Amino acid sequence: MGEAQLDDPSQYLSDEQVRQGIEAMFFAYRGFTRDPDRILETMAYGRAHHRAIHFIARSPSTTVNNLLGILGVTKQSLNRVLRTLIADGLVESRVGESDKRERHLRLTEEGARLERQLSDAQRARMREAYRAAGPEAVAGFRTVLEAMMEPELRRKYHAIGEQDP
Amino acid sequence: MGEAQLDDPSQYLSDEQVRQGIEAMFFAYRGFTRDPDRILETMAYGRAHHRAIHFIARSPSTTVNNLLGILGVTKQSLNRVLRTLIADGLVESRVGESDKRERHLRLTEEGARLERQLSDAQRARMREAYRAAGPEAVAGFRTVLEAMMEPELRRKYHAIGEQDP
DNA sequence: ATTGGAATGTCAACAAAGCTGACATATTAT
DNA sequence: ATAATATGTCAGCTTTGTTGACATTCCAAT
Repeated sequence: MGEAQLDDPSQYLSDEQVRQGIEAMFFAYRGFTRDPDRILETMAYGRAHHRAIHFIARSPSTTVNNLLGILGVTKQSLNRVLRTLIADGLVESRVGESDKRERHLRLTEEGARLERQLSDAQRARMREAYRAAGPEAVAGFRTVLEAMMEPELRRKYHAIGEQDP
Repeated sequence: MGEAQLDDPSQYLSDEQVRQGIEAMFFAYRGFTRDPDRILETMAYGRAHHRAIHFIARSPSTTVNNLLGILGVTKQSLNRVLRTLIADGLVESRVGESDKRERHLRLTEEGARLERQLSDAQRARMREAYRAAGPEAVAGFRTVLEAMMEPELRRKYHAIGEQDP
């Protein structure tokens, strides 16, 4: 059985242990998205809208191009999402001042309301998991996640985290 | 800035810290799926095929119903994937012995070959992240992921991990 | 001043992968 | 016998991703 492997830290790089980590990632990600998904399915929005709203909230006045880099989708795909959010009055798009080709995005009051609703739900589960696991486990959690990222995304992740929080 | 929060473990449940964990999950998941996705896009398969192949490999002779519970999709969706995998000779479906309504699934030699290719790629990144983070971080990583899961999925996760590894 | 390239938006067409609903067929359980 | 279960399949719809093509606007370099 796996007991010996689980308890022996020298075995933590074994195929079996790594495979269990892969499965943990898969199952945990379902929990991760579940609560916001629940809220979104009552409206005409999906996970893609949530992601856009999240990162606009996080980096107000971000440009479309910047958002494209963070989300990793095509501009056509993002544009479809932004179009509905703008049409529904959740997101505001302003022509750039220095560079007028750019569009700067920010949430409206209504957009910020939905953002809070979604992120409150998502944070609640996350916080409960953090609380149950304790600070040392959380530190390890973040260390491993960072190590899993593509270097380019790791840079973006850090850049976002270092904004006036 | 966030320095104080980052260094102060008593703040690890703050909105900002939890939010950073959420973003870490998002960015890390992209790294998590990237390597297998790369391989799959050269064939006519996608992530859904990978998931099916993974869990069939992991629980040989599993039934369709069991797989449905693990993957959390509808039988129509899973069936579409299984149909192509069976037609292409990667998965074998056998009528159950005790209960002839059930279909038991297993990988063929060719299916096992693809499974190895995919999971080797995925494990390589995961193992490198584990190695860089160290055993204590990995333990914390797994603890937090488990705490994030829906209870029902956590049970399934444990059941899979406890099979003859 | 003109021109090349960048940033953005939009149209069309398509694919992957999820969903619901309805229905068929075995098979098992009551 | 009848009901419930496990599976498969058809049809149609949704979300979210993809390409490719093309227009507009604007900056920057020649």
